[in-house]
Order: sequence, then structure tokens, then C-alpha cells
Amino acid sequence: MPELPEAQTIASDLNSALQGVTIADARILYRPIVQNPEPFLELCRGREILEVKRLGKMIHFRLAGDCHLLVSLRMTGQFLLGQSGRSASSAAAATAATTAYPPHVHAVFNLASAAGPQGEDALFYRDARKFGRLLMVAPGEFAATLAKLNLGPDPFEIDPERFAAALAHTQRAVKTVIMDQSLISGIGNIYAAEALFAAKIAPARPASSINIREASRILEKTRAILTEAIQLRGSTVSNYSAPFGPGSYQERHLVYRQKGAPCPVCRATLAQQAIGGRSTVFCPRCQK
DNA sequence: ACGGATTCCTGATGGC
DNA sequence: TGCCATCAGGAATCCG
Repeated sequence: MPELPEAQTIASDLNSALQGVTIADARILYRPIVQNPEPFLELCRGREILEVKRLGKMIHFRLAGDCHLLVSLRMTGQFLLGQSGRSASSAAAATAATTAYPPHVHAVFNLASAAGPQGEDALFYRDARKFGRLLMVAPGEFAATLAKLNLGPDPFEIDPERFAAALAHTQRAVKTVIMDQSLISGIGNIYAAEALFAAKIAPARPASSINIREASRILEKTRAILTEAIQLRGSTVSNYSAPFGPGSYQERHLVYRQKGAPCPVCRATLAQQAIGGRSTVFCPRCQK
């Protein structure tokens, strides 16, 4: 599922392809993916894409005229560059009306000019499980929308003391807390498990029991893991792929989905436990 | 106000 | 091999 490294990769790929490109028009094929009642198509039609960046684990399209498109990919959301079919001959265009998009495409953005490395002129949003959400932000509304989203700073931005303080004031499991987007954004189930393993912290420990030294160790390991994952274009699980290809950090996972395997450090059998409703693998010997 | 439970979805997985 | 139940999971929403 796309977390910070995957979102960073997707945003970076999209920015390379789409910066300066204008959205000619758009289609929504499955309405529930649009989160708010703003007039989606009218707001993006004819807008130039100024920049695509990451916001926590969301993708942020900054459009001309102070319009913004925020996308939460959740588990299986993807962006694909492809062909709109508009440039086909009239006979082919008639066929194009019934031409199937790739499976599970729920939104199509037709581009005013070729954008991708193969001259793609469309951007598809695809999502097998339909959990992802598109949020269109009208001019003047961005600050209010951000406030409503209530996203905390990401692990590279957060002040270590603020991070320790966020942990100190709640009894919830430390893993649940580092996945709480309102406190620190960008960490999901994969990187939470990997970071806590690297920091040798038991994921079910009450966050309030984490001392300053341990908190800084968690943050340090989180940053190191995320940095390496970004370099490898993220972890390819749940069919994740970015526009310019998948990532390979899943090959470096030490605990995620490794229940029953020997701990790579001490050889004890890795255990699995549901924490905050999320399956969590950890080493019962190494992680205290 | 806090935190746990529920809900949304469907492809992948595992047991028999 | 095929079928069916279970699992996976981010975040909004509900509920005590």
C-alpha cells in the first residue's frame, strides 16, 4: 500500500511527466472516489498542472489558478499514463467510445499535449479496491482544506521533541501512534513494522512508556528506512506501481509479512499480533 | 475528548 | 483442481 516512499516516487514520476501540461478535460467513471461535492470536472478542465508533490502519503497536484487536487491512494490506488484515444481516426474514434480503459480505472484526465515518455496524452486513476479518494480543492480553499485534513509533519520535518511529546501523551500502542497521520504523516503499516523492528521497540508498548532516547531512536530509524525505500522507489506489495515502474524495497523488508520466519537478528520466530486492527509482525526477543 | 470498533471494497490466499 | 471463507488494510465515521 502506498506510504511515504511510494507516494514520493509516484509524485516525482508524475511531476516529471506532467509539470506544465494542461488538463483538457476529465471523466469520473466511479463517482464515490470523489470525496467532496465540489464541481470536479469544471474545476480541473483547462488547468495547467504546475507541480505534483507528496503531502504525507497523499499526492498533491497543484493546478493553475489556485486549484488543487489531493489524492489519497489508500491501498491499491495507482496513476497510469496512457492514451486517451482522441487522436485516433474517426472510425477508430467511434470504437474508442466503447474502448475499455485498463481494468479498475475510475477517473481519466485527458491531457492537452503529449506528456509521458511514449507520448501518452491521458492520466488514469486506477484502484482495484476503490478505497482511494480524490479531493478537488477550489481556489481560496486550500488552507481550509489542509486544516481539515489535519496532517501532522512528516518524519523528515517533525521536530524530535514534538515527536517524543506526541508519544508521551497517549496510552495507545506506539505502533498505532506512529501511524496516526494527525501526529506524524506518511507512515503506514509496512514502515511502522520495519521501523519498530530496527529500533528494537515492541509495537504494542503504550506510547507513553517510550522515553526520549527511545523516541529519538524510532525517529532516526524511521528516517533511515524511508530514505532507503525512496531510493529503491518504494515497496512493491498489493500491486503497487508508480508511473515509471515499481519499487524493490520489499526485498529489504525484515519483518513485514514475515510471520513465522526466523528473526534476521536473533533467529527467534517472528510473531504476529493485531494492533489497532492491523496485523503486526515483530520479534518477541529483540523488540522490548 | 479519547480511543476502540465498524465500514468500505475486491484480489489474493489458504484450507479442505 | 475447485470452491469458499478469510484476510489485507487507510481513514472516515460511529459509538461508548
